[in-house]
Amino acid sequence: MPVAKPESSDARVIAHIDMDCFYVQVEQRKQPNLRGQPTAVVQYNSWKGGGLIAVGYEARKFGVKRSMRGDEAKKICPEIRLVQVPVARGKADLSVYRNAGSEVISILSGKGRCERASIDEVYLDLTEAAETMLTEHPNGILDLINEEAIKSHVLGLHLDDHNARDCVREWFLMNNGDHRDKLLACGALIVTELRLEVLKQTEFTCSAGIAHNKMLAKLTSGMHKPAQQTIVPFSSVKKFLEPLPIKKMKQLGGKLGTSLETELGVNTVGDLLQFSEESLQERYGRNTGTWLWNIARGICGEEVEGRLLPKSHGSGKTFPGRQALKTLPSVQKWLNELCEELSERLQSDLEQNKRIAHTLTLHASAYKLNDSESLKKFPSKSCALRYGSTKIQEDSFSLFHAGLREYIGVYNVKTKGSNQHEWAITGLSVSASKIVEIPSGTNSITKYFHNKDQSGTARKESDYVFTNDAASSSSSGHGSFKQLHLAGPEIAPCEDEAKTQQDGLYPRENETEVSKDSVFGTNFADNQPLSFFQMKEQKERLEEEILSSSSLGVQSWVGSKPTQSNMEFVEEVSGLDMKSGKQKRKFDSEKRTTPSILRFFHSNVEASSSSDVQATTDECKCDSGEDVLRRSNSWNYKSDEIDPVVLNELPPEIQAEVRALLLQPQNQAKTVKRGSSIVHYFLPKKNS
DNA sequence: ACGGCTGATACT
DNA sequence: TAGTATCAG
Repeated sequence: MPVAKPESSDARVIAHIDMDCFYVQVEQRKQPNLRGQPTAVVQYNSWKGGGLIAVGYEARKFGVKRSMRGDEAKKICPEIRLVQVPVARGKADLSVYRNAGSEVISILSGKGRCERASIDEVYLDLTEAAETMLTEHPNGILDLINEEAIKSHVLGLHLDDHNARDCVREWFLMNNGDHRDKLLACGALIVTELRLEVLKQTEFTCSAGIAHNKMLAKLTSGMHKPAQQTIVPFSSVKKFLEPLPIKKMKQLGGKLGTSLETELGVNTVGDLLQFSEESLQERYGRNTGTWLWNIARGICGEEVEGRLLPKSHGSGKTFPGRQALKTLPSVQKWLNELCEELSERLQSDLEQNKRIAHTLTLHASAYKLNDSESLKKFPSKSCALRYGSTKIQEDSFSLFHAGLREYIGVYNVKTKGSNQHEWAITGLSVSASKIVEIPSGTNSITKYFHNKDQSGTARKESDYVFTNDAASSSSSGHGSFKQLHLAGPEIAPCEDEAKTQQDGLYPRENETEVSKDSVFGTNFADNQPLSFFQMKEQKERLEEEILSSSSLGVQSWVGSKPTQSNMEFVEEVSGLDMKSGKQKRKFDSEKRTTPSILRFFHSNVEASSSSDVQATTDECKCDSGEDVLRRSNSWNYKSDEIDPVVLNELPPEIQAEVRALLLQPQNQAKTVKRGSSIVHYFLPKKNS
């Protein structure tokens, strides 16, 4: 799982910056009277005082630890102030901490490539800045060294006779004459400044490790906490690593580390040195083997990614013990809450960062009562992500259903009412991934036009059609179609479904090969109708199935069947004749009018497997972190301020959609990737 | 199955 | 690819 990569240069300057008990600091800033007091942040106060997720340093002195219960902490430290994590929609809501993390990143991203490693950790590549500093001060950096920098810890520095400060000062000035260490010294000065700046602007303290690679920086950022920094000179690496317990190494805290201990008798990093690269590869695979061999020697070529924003968003909750969810309505209720939070975060990512997520994934954990096979895991399911809280809710519930059906298995009995609770859900989470920036800048716009002119391929056309279908069918979001409100734990047996599927609505077995694709895009060759119908039928089937097998059905919305008016709406949007299922309109490049923004994305992002995508991503990478962030921050949702240059160059329909996209949560991009819609879970299986 | 919630990454 | 597993804090 770790990937070996050689060092690109042995003289990089990498810093790892780690906020000190971050959540606690956030709470203490909010409530200054907590400063200086033993404090911990706790979630779900109800049960045994809640679980601690962050502990301040004053409280640590009492032996209070993370993952303790609030009650335990109180025993050890009666004075402790427990602050609850904010709760929204019945679950812990970490947004205040995420936002505080962003504050920090925006400051840290100023001086070099910056990677958001987690909500409270950042890597910086300060190589260039350090080199610059060095060349600008050929006669030494004496005048740049301040009191704070002198407080740095330098690994391996002999603190023999005089006091530590003097030694450190000396080190800063001499560095044994080693160029690499001179660079580190400059890096350390920069980090000092950054940390002071963070403190000034946010009131948060942080600690840091400064070294030649990420591994060493990370390893040392926590050595002297809080509010201190540690430098790893090249010459001290070996002695530093040798006695280090193997499990302290990042990635070795789990099974792999255990395996090293028990199978190879490796307890310290030094113990690893005696194994040849080949022997490690033999046991752990090529990549991991080399990686292990390298890290034992302090070699880690991993680059600092220039990324200030998370790659995914998720919202989840566990339902331990008695709280396990045993009915579909309760699952749906909680899914709705989770989806609402997710949607909100997606929305603000869109507004603040102009990014769009493409994939929605549902994870659940469950157990079966009654069943031998209770070890089986609940499968994760994903589909194209459609924006809008309601849509995300609908889709995740469908995904859940798809997962549940699989989880329960074919043999399941359909005895209604009898085996009421066959399953129980102990955890639910929804997440959004594959997040891309909305293409902007003339380069990609130009490419869009370029693309549009040249590529009227059949494949693309079908993409468009599918897009229409998918978008409209579930345009129920506008209140038009349906939302399932279900009850009762039973799911009809798969056997049953398989039969009904042969009853005409679905392609027969020998046709299924075609059908999968046809569902996702009208087959142009023979102008075969379908997709929308199929999808609709499928959903109705699903609904009926569940309602009929459930103990109670709930309908809290208006109309479970399509009404006349939303039928028309769908027709209009989809270009399909609902009665015949046939295509009403031709989707040539002149006439298609619907999800233009989707085509835009497709042609600019997905369609181009090589050049276009690369071009746009590289564009972003070229920006310094600072630029990226500043740009994000300056985006302020008034549509007419949206990079007018860019917007005005877009085709009118796209302009309109982008504006709508950015302005109205309700009316958002209908982007569905071919073949990735939730519908495919409900299609007849290929071979049986 | 009370170590919750969130995120990244690599393998298949 | 979608889905799984591992790791981290």
